[in-house]
Amino acid sequence: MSSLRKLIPDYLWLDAPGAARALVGKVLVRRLPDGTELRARITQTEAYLGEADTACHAHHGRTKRTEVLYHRAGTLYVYLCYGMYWMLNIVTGAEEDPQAVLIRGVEGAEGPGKLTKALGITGELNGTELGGALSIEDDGAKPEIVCAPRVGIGYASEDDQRRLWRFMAK
DNA sequence: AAAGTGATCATG
DNA sequence: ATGATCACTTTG
Repeated sequence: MSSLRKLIPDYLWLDAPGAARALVGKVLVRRLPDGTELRARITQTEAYLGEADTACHAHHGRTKRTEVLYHRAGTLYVYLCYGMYWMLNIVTGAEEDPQAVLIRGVEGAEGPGKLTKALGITGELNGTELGGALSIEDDGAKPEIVCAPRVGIGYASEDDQRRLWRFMAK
């Protein structure tokens, strides 16, 4: 068992909806440059499933921005939205298949822009992998999960807008 | 309801 | 080079 396996949980190789469901209830561990650790349990996630998903940034193919989505599961995809808010995603699924899970909320910071601010996550982490500045811990919590449509994807096809790919702790 | 904010990508 | 478009949040 390589050390990589400890850092990158098996469920991240699932397709994004399965990985997104598994990530709810896990604990995000942020190690700051000065060594301090911040912890927060994930409460809400969303799945973005490859080039066929019109809501996924990789829908228009590989570009400089979407490049990291094609990398290995466990890679971080962090980008700036609306000029102000960093969005944290974790790449999932098979390598070369551009899928990711958006972390939409953690306990104490509900909202994708708020949690990155609370945990000090910026574009510097884009393209890095779990196990460094950011890790995932499983403390055994098994929250009850509810599904809902994804948020903020009015540009996607109606079919894709309807998919229940948002997962949250009840 | 609408502003605030800047990278990114498709145009030309 | 310019312009549209944002996986949002806060304020009124």
